[in-house]
Amino acid sequence: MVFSTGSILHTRTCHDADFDLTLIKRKANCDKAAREHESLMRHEDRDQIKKLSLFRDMPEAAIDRLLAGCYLQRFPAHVVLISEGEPADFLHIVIEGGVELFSTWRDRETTMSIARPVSTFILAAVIKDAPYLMSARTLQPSSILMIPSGNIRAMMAEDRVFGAAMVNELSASFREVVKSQKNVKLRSGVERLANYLLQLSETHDRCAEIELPIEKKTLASLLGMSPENLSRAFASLKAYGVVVNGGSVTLTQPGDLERLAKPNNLIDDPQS
Amino acid sequence: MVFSTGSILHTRTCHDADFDLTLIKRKANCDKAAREHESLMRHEDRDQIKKLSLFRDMPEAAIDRLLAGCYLQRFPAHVVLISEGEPADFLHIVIEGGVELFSTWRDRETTMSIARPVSTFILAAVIKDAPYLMSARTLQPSSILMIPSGNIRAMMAEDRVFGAAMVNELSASFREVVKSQKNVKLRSGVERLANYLLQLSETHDRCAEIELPIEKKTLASLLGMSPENLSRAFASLKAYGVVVNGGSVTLTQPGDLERLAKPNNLIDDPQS
DNA sequence: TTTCTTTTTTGATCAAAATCAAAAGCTTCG
DNA sequence: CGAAGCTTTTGATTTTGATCAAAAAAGAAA
Repeated sequence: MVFSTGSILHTRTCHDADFDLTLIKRKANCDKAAREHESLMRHEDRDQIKKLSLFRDMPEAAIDRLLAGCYLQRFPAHVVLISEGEPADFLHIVIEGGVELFSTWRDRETTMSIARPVSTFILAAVIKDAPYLMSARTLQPSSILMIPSGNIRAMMAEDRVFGAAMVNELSASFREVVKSQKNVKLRSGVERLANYLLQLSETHDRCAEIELPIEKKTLASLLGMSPENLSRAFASLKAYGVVVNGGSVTLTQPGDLERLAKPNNLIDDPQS
Repeated sequence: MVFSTGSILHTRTCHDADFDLTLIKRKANCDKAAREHESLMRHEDRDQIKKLSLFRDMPEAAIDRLLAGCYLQRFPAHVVLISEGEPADFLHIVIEGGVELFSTWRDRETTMSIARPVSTFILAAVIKDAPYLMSARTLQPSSILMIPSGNIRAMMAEDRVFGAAMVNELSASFREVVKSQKNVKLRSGVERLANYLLQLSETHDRCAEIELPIEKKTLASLLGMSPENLSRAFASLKAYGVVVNGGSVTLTQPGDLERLAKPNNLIDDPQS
């Protein structure tokens, strides 16, 4: 017998959302035919969107065509936006808030990554016209821009600049996942946490109090461990000057922590 | 203290190659200026390469430009082709043989994936003009096509069809890594092995004797476990009809194995 | 063939991390 | 406020899987 207990590290119990996206999608599909070239969003939102790096270099007219039939929608927290296995109807872009990408298998669940403004997610599925490999849910109240997959594919065929932007976006996502996998396969839980904290503190001054941007439960899953284990990982980092106070963390001895964490650009640097 | 022993699962001791690539690269860079539009390969090879899906839809002339300054080179087994952290000088394509992509951190090493003919590797690094995130070494004597990164980037700017092919390739790679990460984060070692074996047997008739395409040591690292543990994983799959004989494996009760493995298209199917 | 080296297997032990259980903190909401 | 429902923490226990050691098996080289 291989397994007595069914379960393994860093998993979470699945739970469904209480918010129904079906209506929105149906609406999108109906409306699309009727008013192909009219975008369903306010003008100030449009202007903001045009500034995104994905669209920045495109001619105005092309952007308008791309945004035809789009939705910019506000969602409450904890809404499931997409479920893995579904066909990729829309490219999603987080405009505001935050989105958790997660996967499930049997009774287990794991966080794959967190999408923050402004970034696309599940672009690869849209381009390949393949089922989503991950599910997505909002972490907080969030604005999501949804562009019909057809628009994306049409634009790719048409506009070289847009194609180049896609290639860049895809390359970046690819490298991000590779780094994340290196992290999981090469490091222990404590090491992953140490590096995560150092990475977080990067943007602020070292030694300053930093706020965890996600719940510990989610962080545990993101780092590939159980919540209990994360709690203990924090405890064992106390010896390296990590002071936890609810959701805020202070690194009192960043040098020591760094000596333990041994951060590496080819794993931890979001740029490289 | 967090760690008494320095090490963790699925790692391998690093070892260097005895084969020097520096010469080849230097040669490539010198030659390039001199004979920009002449490709350094035999005509029969050229013809074979033009049939690759990446290049199939490109005009003949464009292919010739792309292949200018390329090398099609035979390498013995266990040669390190690229090392992580190096700048991405060449796009590599496995024409024959097999290449292991691996990563290291501290004294640990892990196999990230295996590239088989005909496929590119480290395309994202080439496009982003960023350092390689993984190292690569031949598993067997192999033919590798090396295209200068500049050619790729130039062609992308120029040819829309090529751009589209790149996007497809990148999307596919991205989805592959995502699946691989789901595999690692959601499954135990035994489950990963079970699914690997089922996947292998997919191409052949079930129940037929199949040959492991890589050494067990490498397989262990690919699946994210120690060699010892792989050995034991095989042993515990005996109860599910897995008969191992050196490098060949027979699944005598594929039904039972499948009930254990619970394969899932969104993890195991290379197509989806 | 014999020898040397590397891979694989097996056994014993240890460490990391999951699970189970329960208490302690937080939020939310009537 | 207080009850209900989370999340987080802490403790005890178990499991998975790594490590160490050494034997067996398989290749490679002399």
